Amino acid sequence: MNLHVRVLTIGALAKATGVTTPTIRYYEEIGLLPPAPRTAGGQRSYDDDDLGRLTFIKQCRDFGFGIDQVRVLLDLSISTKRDCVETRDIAQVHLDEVRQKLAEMRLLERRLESFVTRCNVACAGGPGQDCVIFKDMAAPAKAGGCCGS
Amino acid sequence: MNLHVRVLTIGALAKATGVTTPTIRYYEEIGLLPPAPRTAGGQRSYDDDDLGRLTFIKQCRDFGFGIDQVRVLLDLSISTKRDCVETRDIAQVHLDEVRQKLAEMRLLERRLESFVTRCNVACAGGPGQDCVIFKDMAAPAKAGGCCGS
DNA sequence: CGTACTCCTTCAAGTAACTTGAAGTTCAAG
DNA sequence: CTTGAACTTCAAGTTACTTGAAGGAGTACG
Repeated sequence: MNLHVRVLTIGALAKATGVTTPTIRYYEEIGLLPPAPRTAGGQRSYDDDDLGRLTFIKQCRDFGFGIDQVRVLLDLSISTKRDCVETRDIAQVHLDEVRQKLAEMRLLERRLESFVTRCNVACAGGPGQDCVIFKDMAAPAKAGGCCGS
Repeated sequence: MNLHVRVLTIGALAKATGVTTPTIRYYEEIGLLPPAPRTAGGQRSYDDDDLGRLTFIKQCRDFGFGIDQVRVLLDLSISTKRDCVETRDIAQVHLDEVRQKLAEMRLLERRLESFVTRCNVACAGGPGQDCVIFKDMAAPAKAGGCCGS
């Protein structure tokens, strides 16, 4: 449909993708993006290909993939014999990691919750003269109370 | 009960607390731990106070508090007018952040899950000639398919 | 006393993934 | 032609450590 190529400044590309301009330059520096051609004045100029590539990168980052994983995914996306199974495997590994992290965070949430609750029960309303949280925390046992007896 | 003061090397302190020796030196460098007294030969030596302090730090870190928060908590723990309410507030803010993060991760998990599932449904068993994941990912819409039509 | 071995020392640099700041240039508008 | 936003580069800061190199201290054994 659209035969003419849109040209974007780095700022426009940033707005279009949600990636900040310093981050775009950073991506160029580490080779995630090819060196951008420059205008007469030396400013970077981008086209729709760059828009697509950076959007892809952004999506991957939002999925929580690390830069190196994004590199692999980008290669896969460019390869002529692109392998969806390999992509799936990368995502599966990442999903496993996310679930692991999620479990840890759930545990952490419960621990913090009980911490705060105990603080409220024992000390709400003013400074706790008898707060033993610090002694509790300095003991090697499982972390626990805040202001208990 | 025990009147004599145990003296610990940095390695023994590390083992007792679960904090690595380079990390202990790092904590000293950034002022979380006071400069340790040295033996004649120049090696650091620690006592039970250090053990308590470092254990406290470790517990806080395991709770996910940042170094600067640990600094505040340490100050509170030393202050004569220690304020349990302030401690509670710090923990409450942190808990809110953890819950926020947790919500994001749950969403991420669901998205990744559907990603992997779609890959399996459409492409399991070999390279996907028609895999459109990459075009999907390069489109600015909500991230989505892997190998669907 | 020597030697072997582990543990200790410092200092510098590396990690992830950017962000921030300084000082200066280019572009579009009025 | 001047203003001001957006662009340029380069260096350093961020978080919380980890890793590596080169060498000294402490302890056990013979």
